[in-house]
Amino acid sequence: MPDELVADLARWYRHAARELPWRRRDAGPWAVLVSEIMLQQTPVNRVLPVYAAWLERWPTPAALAADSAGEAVRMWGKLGYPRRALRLRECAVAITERFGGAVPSDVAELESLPGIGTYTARAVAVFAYGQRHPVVDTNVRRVVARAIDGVGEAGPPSTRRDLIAVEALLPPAGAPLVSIALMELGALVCTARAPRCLACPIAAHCAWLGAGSPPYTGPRARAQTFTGTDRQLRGLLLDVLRASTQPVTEVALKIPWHDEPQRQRALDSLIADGLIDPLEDGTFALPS
DNA sequence: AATACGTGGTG
DNA sequence: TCACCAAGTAT
Repeated sequence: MPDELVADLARWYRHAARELPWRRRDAGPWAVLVSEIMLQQTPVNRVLPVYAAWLERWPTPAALAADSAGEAVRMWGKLGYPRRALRLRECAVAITERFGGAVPSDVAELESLPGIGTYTARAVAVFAYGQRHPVVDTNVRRVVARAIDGVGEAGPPSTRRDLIAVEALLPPAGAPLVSIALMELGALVCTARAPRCLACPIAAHCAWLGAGSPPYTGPRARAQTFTGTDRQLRGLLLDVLRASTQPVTEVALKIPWHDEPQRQRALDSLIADGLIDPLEDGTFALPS
């Protein structure tokens, strides 16, 4: 049965897939790597413009490695999780120094790079180099949970178990197509909130649908708060730096906030992370 | 294993 | 309106 599921999935992908720049034939390993980092926890539509500008400015790892961390953070704009910008640049430095400027193709080598974990290492190895590895992101976990396991949600992730489950679905050849198709299905059809089961190419094989789409009964992650958190505050502080081409005074960073100790703590954490650089004259700048 | 880490769209 | 959600990683 999984064979037919995979065949129907692949057939669907060939006509339903979105045309995305990092899927183009001329998108090399560096472009794929940049896209994967930007897409971590970030919607495609928000990534598109930043991705284009980034690659135009830094078409190679060496080009990014030669520029400053601050420029990377500035170019990152409001994509979110700006530490990713720092790590992507560190990644470029490591690729330049350790791999002669070429993005490595080996999963273990990719995982050794800053900001690259289990998912991204395999995504690059598979999508940029055509290798056969399971690529498990939140979309794939959800699709497998429903179509194979017959449950409405994926539940808490178990990296090892998830990798093994997806590995079993991959054909001897054509693994990249199956992986990207699983992700695309999860993004467009088998969505978290309101899955479009009537339009699903593998509905006939779906264990969850076959069981009558039973509601999820397992454990759920605690909803993430945002308003009033350090996370929000850090974003507001960094926004001040991004908006200025010059270092800013300490006063400029005294943005309105109900909790002054928290504001100071947030600033300190940004400095500790290397996202903000305290200069000798008492002003603050994006890192050099 | 649980938690921190941005931002903005959406059902 | 307001939780939920989005191609995760590091600690």
